[in-house]
Amino acid sequence: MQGTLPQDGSGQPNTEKPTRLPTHQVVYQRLREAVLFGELAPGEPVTIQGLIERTGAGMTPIREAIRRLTSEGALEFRGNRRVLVPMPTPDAIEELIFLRETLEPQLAARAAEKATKADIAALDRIDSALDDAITRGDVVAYLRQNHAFHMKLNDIADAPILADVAGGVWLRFGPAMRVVCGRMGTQNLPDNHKTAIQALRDADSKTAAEAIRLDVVQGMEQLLQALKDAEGFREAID
Amino acid sequence: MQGTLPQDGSGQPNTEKPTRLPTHQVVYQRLREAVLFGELAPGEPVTIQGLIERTGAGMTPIREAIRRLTSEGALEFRGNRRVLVPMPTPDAIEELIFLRETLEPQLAARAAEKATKADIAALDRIDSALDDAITRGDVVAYLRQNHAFHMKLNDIADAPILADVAGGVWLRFGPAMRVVCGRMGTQNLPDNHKTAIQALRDADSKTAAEAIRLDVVQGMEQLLQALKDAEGFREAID
DNA sequence: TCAATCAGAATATGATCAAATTATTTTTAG
DNA sequence: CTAAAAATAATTTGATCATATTCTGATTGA
Repeated sequence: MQGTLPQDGSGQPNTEKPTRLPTHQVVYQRLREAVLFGELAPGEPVTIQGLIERTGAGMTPIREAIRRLTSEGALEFRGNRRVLVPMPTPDAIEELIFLRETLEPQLAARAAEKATKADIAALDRIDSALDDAITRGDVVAYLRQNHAFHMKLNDIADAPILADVAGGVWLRFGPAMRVVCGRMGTQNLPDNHKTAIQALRDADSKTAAEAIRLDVVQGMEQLLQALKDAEGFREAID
Repeated sequence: MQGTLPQDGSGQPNTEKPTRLPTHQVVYQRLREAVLFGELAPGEPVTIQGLIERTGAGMTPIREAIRRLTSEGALEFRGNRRVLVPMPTPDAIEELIFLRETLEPQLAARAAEKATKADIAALDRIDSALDDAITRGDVVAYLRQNHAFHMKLNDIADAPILADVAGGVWLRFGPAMRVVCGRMGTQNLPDNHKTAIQALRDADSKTAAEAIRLDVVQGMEQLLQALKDAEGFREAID
């Protein structure tokens, strides 16, 4: 989250398509990741000026990125002119549980009908990296790989609107996830991914949906519990 | 959709709080309504330059408004440099049916537990205006009041995230709604609102949810059918 | 304690630069 | 000689930045 901007993150020499993506896209993706994986802590104020210094970008693209994120719920307009990363309340988490429990099993079921060998191989690869992260106790890597797994699964389902909405939900509980996992480490985290992958191999919608539902509910209930326990750090936000 | 900008839509002399809302907000709301109620037809290109002329606003606030709308799915990046109002495919409508059928009954159920007398009175008022619009055959007024009814109901439920997501869904099928209703008039439109209102009076969550579920499904199935019938105008978009 | 002034931050405009599409011209083939 | 295709020129649109203006919050003095 620093340094000069002009990189597209592909790592490749950027031949083939010299059309680099616009700055506002890059800033958007950076901010999005910063929110998702806890580079920006909940309650931390996000100022335009600060981002100008941090990214080296101009003012206009930054404003556009902030607008997008606020309209997706990743950032919040607080009071007069302050934008910050919101910390979800227990009530909000409860809403997010409902959304995830509804959307993601549905997407998993559809994915089971559409998944190709290549898709399944990709999921397998991600899940291995995820296991790695858990054994290493690397919280951020866990968050990234877990996110990647679910997004890939949603992508396979070939239901772009549902996947889009589901992705937006992750944006809202991401900050809380980071805080809680930072405290609890990578112990006791749910992993029903292997069941889900096998269900995809068998084209078994029912089982895939149930595996994901379990994964979602277990993870989110844990999150909710941790939040309710530690009402302490709420003062830091307000 | 023309004329000078500085109006906040309140119609009031704007005493009390001389802090007019920022231009980008106004532009956003205008564009949002234009998409929702068919002022902007599906397939119609939306250019920054065009909006500058139409609204008289500067470039920056317009860019911000467009970013917000695209990230909500109300506008779509098509090809290189064109932004337009997307016409949902039948597949997309099917996804939207799932979302509405899931979210709105849930919100109605919650609303039944929370509604005050004032809330119910407001819903009654909106529904009367809706009936008026139907008997007059005023398509745009029907769309506006129907939208207002469902949004008010969602608002009563006191579940801001769910309401937000549900509102986003409306943005995606709004354009199609306008086209179809423009062809069919206000005949045969579903209206289970009175059942829902009564259920709110009785604090009967089950009945409220089922009434809204019916309302949603009937309306959306009709929309889907009309779209499938008239695959004709798809050529106009692409 | 309240008001006035000042500093800092955000909003909004216009100018400038780059990219793309469209129109025009030129060349080539039938 | 005409028509079609390719190349180039011109207009249109989008992206970014620098700058001016407005608004908010704080601090200081009465």
